[in-house]
Amino acid sequence: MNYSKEVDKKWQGKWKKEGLYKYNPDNKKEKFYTMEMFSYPSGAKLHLGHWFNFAPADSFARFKKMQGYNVFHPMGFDAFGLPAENYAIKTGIHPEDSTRKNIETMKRQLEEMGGSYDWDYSVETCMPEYYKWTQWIFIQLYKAGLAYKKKAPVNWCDSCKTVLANEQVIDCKCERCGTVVKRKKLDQWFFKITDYAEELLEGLKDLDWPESTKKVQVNWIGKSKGTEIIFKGENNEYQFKVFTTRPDTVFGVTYVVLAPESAIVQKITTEDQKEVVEKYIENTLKLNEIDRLSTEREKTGVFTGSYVINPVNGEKVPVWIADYVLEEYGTGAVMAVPAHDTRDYAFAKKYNLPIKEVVIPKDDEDYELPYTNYGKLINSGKYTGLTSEEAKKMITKDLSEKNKGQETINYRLKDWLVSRQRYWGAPIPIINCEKCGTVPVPEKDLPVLLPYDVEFTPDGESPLKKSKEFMECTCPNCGRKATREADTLDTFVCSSWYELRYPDAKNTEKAFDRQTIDKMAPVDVYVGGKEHAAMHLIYVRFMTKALRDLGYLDFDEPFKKLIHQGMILGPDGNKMSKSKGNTVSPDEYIDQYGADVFRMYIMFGFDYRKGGPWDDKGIDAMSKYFSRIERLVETVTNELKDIPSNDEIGLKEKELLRVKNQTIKSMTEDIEDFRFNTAIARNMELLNSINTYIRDNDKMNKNLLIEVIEDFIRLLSPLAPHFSEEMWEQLGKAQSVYEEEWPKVNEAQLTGGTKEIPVQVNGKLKMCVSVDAEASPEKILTAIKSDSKVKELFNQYDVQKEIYVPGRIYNLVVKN
RNA sequence: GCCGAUGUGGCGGAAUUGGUAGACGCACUGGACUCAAAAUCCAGCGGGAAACCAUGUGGGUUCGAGUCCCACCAUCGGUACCA
Repeated sequence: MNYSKEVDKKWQGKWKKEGLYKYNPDNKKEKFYTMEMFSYPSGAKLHLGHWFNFAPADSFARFKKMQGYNVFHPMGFDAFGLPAENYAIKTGIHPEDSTRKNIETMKRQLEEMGGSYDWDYSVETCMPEYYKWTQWIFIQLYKAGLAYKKKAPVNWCDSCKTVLANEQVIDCKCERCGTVVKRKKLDQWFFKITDYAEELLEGLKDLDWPESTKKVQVNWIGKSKGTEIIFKGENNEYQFKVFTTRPDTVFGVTYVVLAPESAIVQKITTEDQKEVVEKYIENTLKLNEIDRLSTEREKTGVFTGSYVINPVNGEKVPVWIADYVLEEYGTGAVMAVPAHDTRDYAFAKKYNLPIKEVVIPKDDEDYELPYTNYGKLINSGKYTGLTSEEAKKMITKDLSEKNKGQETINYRLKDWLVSRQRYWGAPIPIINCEKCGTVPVPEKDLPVLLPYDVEFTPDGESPLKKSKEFMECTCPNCGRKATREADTLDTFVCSSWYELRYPDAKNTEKAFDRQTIDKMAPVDVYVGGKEHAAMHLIYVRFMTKALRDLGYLDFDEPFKKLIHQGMILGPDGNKMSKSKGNTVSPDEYIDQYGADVFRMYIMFGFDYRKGGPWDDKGIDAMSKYFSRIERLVETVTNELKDIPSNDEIGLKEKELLRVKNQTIKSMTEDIEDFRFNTAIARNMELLNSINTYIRDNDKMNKNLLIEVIEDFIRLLSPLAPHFSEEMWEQLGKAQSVYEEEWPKVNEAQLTGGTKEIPVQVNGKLKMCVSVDAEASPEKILTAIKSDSKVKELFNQYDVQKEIYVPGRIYNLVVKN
């Protein structure tokens, strides 16, 4: 085989020299904006996962370009984040240095992959030119009331004196020192994403996104309609609201439960219960949310010593606290109806609390407690006899008329916590002044630069707090001495608007120009992992809507179509990780086979949406496929050079043309839908047909053959860009194959010949009848029924019914 | 736990969306070429002698189910400070 890494180098050099992938915004062709989720430069090199995401997506972009679009296909780096900081703490290498180095390496490797990116349109989120505008966006949100500060819990390690990320907490302990992690409340910045909950939910309907991802978002937003009911203390000395989706069961309330961390707990706990309550709260703070919400774990709780009055019937019920109630969801308080809720039932049984039935099945069927379905009401005063549906409405209406409750829509979605007590991120552009409070940094003073020389080893303070030069400043309002906000922004903030920056990546005046972005947006196809279904993909939608409302752009959704690539696992079937020792590096394969063999192999060997365990058994075969193509090109350009062409179109020619057109049709549909494995299978079939044509033909139509081979290379070129250029050149072409048009289907040449119609008896295949493929369905039926073997079936069986799916299948229903 | 996926030959994977299960390829077997090997080319290739049996398991709907419904098992992703 001649194809190798050297061929890659040759063409990469030419492409660069000729500026083949330069994006021209003034091009009159229709725009097509496609991008992949940019990568985090944590390792020094591109790994297999990057290749699997980027190489096929790059082939897709090339395909769209050949189809005649003005393709915009940018690439960048999500460069801030925890791993670089942790790496620095471990090795002493500054995050900026390691990140810069990694980006350079990865950029080079993306070129070696054959990526058709224009690096003039690129973003690196850790560069001041970029994060200046991340900060600017923060300020716009702040001014609009969409960024605010409140106290919120973090994972805190007492021994390391630092905030821990969830992934640094193993079994409730710090991964570094093993100390049990506590929940500690700190002042934190939030974005008011909940203001957009309804629109984020509604907007999903019109998106060309995987249904599974839409479902994840629907559930993440978690809309539920219900009623807030006010419970007051015996003497009106305190009150709180509970949220319930089952107001019809309110007569069955036998106790209420508060989240242990709620402030009101301190107020209402009686003297003799104080000790147990305090102890219980302390234990709760050690648990994470997943454990707290687990329905598997045994429910626990303690009595506060206080009582509240049920507003519908005046009954006095005890107030408990339990860790399965979360402060952040709903009102942080629930009414417990043990007779009609599984969790409350188990809790009541355990602590000997009363159980009061208020709903029974509508049609008096047998039931067991807890009975959680809708039914009709009993023991419910004037509501007795109503159905659950009727009672829900009535009770809610009556409560709200007496100001004792109201109908509410509750969302599971929480506001987006954007503060990080870390170094390697964009500084939050806020100044804290004793007199003026929180003051945004004036836009002319942006960016707030992240200082290089900072002690970022953990010791209880945000790293930036330790930099005097950074912290000290004057208040832009009153001119007094003030201090800067020491926290940095969540990296998800950086990645929530990067698709807006790409088309205008070098703008020094604005984050992005409105006209430019309105023309380019939305992104036509966005490709990335489904692990981002809930967070990144909601944040970026929120940001688009917020910036729209602030008047900076004029569209509602950032990504029209979304594709998730699967994940390549280690050869052992587990997720690749250094600790498991099952990582596979693409580098050796590229050295040995060249980038295109590798690209083709990963596209052919896996379902793009599914991925799977790595296995290199078939890579030699792909290399052989390239050799077969080389031999074919060699044959037509040398051996057949002097043979005269027979320009007749006979049966064999018609068959070759049919296969060619079918290949064009299938490959076009397949690549459009990211089905690269079947696209390549069809490409292989065309090669087989071409070779068969040459083998079985001493009088071949050489002109036709060459035409077919040229289309074959065009079809291959987005998938194997370097190799196809080489073949194209050998066919005597001067211009890049990338400048060629994608072949079009000639409908007239698409059909012909015969096809097999399966004949079944009771759904079981008995035989096939060969018919003219172009005949009408009626004629085909006549042909089937006149077949002697089919006639025989009628003698053999007692035929009750015939089922004919026109042109597809013929089935006889018979009596046994 | 909750939410979302996935499960098809020895292997990677196809299947016109309810209509011939196993396209394309790997591995394997036989043959041609060769002194021989490699490469290449040709043929075969789910199981079974056949009737038939086969798409994680068990039910169901249907003339017909890999595809739809119910229950279960296994694996993977996310679960709000990994990105």
